[in-house]
Amino acid sequence: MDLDARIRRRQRRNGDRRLVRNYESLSPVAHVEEPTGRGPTFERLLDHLDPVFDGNLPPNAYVHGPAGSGKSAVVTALFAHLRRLPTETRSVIQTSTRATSPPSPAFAYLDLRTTTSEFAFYRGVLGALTEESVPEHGISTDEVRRRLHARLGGSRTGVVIAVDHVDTAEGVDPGELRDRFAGLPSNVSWLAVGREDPEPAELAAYTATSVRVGRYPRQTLVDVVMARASTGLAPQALGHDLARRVADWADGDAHDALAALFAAADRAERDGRTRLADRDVAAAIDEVPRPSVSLGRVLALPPNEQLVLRELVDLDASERTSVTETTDAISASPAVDLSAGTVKRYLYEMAETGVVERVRSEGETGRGRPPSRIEFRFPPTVFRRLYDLGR
DNA sequence: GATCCACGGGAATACACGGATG
DNA sequence: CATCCGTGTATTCCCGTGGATC
Repeated sequence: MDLDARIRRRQRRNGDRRLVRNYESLSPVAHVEEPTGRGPTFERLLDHLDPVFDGNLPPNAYVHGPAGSGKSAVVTALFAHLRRLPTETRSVIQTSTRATSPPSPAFAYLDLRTTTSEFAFYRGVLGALTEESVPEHGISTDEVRRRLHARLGGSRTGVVIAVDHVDTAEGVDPGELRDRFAGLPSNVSWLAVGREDPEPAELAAYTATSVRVGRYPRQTLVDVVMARASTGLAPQALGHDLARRVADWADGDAHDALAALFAAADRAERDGRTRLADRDVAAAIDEVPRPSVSLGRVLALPPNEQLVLRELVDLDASERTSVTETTDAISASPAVDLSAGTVKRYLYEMAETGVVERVRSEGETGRGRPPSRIEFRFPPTVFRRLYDLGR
């Protein structure tokens, strides 16, 4: 046998031993092409969007449901598919046998987690409509809006915009969002997605429909977990009983269920095992705070804030006894090129928005106002792994 | 030169405590 | 006893500046 063959065989064997085959399919923030078990929700959204198949715009709408109910999964998957429909500018090649369908509106998906400023909002819409890229600097917000109006002015069909994560906590308040919608041309229809029930009053006045998405039923969530495990892990790595346990604990929240699956897999992998054990799942469940902030939100934070969190997850509990101490430990890291003041401000801001939590330390009261320690509102090992994977 | 927005930095305010005051 | 006040921290708030990009 030649050396190459020996190496290949070794590679294969080690490959077979690997527990985690694909982190992407385990990640609670990755959305799949075909979400499991949300057929009825797709149907209701398609009912609402039905006019687009005749080349018309649907009315505005609001999609709402609790955390981890699959709103983003469904809407991103749906819009990814709808974007392939023939539009005015991009028509399909007609076959002689098929009746021609009218060009559909364009489709845009905006995530308010990353698209926070007014500038970014209009730029995002414009970007979805044009081939060439839109500048990020050196051009005013008004100019972007002008170009957007110019671009849509000549369009007969218009555009449907999904605006995900409409939520005061995400940083854009409903009143401001309403003003941004008002700045769009008239041949635009939007589909706002949020948790709040009922819909924020500022937007409700402009929507005709609302679509409610419920929590995942128990068995469906088991299926979701099993489906992700089957594409992300070695065969037979996750027993059905453990999937059920994760699903029971997650209580209809797919984000938390997948976060727990990820944490359990990460733990087993670090231990060099190829199957998830009871204790992996137990430890994982223990690590996911409830309620937890979505990892999607954490990973949408500006790079330097994520860097601060990345350092934070590596600190001992003893280095997290006060905000000042935590700040010092983080800003001392060679990887961090921020002033202590900025690190501290980030920590307070992230506590304010619920990414981390400040817990007033009890006991020995010294002089002055008592300090508080920083606790996670997300599973730290999952964040660490996803961050290190470069997402 | 124009523009956006991340950073830095510091002022203003809140809080806890204990001692002073009415 | 209830309230006020001073001190020392913690926390919040605000805005100017400058880097990066076009």
